[in-house]
Amino acid sequence: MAKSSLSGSCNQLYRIKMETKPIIEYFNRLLPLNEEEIIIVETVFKERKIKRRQFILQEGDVCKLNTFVVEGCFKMYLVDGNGKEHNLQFAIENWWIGDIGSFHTEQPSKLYIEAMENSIILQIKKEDQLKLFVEYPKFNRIFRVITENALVSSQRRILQNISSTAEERYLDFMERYPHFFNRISNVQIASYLGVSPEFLSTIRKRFVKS
Amino acid sequence: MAKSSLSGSCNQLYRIKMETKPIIEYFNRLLPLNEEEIIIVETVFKERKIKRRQFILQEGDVCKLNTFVVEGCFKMYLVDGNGKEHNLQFAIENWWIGDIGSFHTEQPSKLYIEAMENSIILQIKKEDQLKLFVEYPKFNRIFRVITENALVSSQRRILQNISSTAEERYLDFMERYPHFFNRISNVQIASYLGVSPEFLSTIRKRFVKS
DNA sequence: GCGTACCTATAAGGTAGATTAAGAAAGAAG
DNA sequence: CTTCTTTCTTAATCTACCTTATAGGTACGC
Repeated sequence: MAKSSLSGSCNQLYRIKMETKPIIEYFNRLLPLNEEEIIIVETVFKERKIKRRQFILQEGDVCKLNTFVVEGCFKMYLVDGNGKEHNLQFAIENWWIGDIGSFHTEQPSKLYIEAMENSIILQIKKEDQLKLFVEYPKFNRIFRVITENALVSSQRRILQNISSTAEERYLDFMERYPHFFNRISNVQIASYLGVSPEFLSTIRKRFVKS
Repeated sequence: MAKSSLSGSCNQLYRIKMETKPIIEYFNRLLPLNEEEIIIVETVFKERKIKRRQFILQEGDVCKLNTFVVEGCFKMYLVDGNGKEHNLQFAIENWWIGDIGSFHTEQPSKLYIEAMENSIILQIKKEDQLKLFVEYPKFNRIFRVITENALVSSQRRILQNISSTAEERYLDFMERYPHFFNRISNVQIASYLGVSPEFLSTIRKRFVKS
């Protein structure tokens, strides 16, 4: 029955905090946490609700928080000298987002992070993350793996940018992130791929032939 | 005198192995190692001498070794369907090189890693690196930081690829890696920047005006 | 010393993709 | 419903960059 699984009647020693449940499940999938580690995660990660079009980072700010997306969708982008936006990254459920360069060097960021939907996030302060690394060594392994995975996709994308046409990049994007299809506009995808929205439109036309 | 600094006459408890000295100094700069950690590094990293044009990874191989460059210079590249090479990365003294995607997933690599000069490297096997992470937790922190730094430059490069012209990318490359100037040919740099060597040549001409 | 291989430069013609503009469609707001 | 904003499309013109080709320069093996 639904009731029993929700009420957790049981002999549980520690009652899980509802807001942080998604991130704890996420960590558990990478490397199971013990009770002490669960408690510290619940302590240092703070929930925030973010409205569509709201920023969680703006150019000039130092990025002092690392962000885990519980629900919703974000884009991180650069605004160039002509006022054009260039999307570096999207983030949906169970993704991390933040300007790691600014986060580590404490230099002002050149990026914006903006919610594309009403969203729920969990954030950790830099000092808390450092504390985590020093006092709970397991998180070094966890974040090493997360960063490695991010680096692999980042390198994939560089290779594509220097070796593939816009059409190939678009097809690969759609294959890799089919769940973005109904959620992210073509304008945003074009900006991510590094082409103009008009040209993306002509690319798309090639496949709609019926 | 030179002699005394070299002979290390002293009351040293442990005599440092010469081949691994560069990587130990490198690690020490990130996070000081204790004697036990130094010994394990000396045990798991193996020195190899690589001739110019020799490969340390070829397409189809699984990348089973992580490589630290002691001396020399490497390029890592993709060969596309038309037989063209696209440089993903260069590596000189104190840099790491390897296909981390293949290394972690154990899938065949699509990349080549080739020596551009006669070189000396230190390599660690995947199983030894995992052992390092489990048994000597400090290396999780060290490699987390190394990977973070790699990710930051990788993201910088993506942003540049989607937002800058070839000329801007070339100028930035030269500013960021001036020591590559006499060491890496323009053909190789063009392949890294994602432009044809001919076009790089016309870009360069714009600045040689005297 | 010479040949071979590779690197750089220059030029002409071609193409992928940008820019500008303008209209149709579809949400969101009021 | 109307109005405003955003999105998608189409087409014409323009430009950054590619391709092909040619030739001189430089390094290296023998």
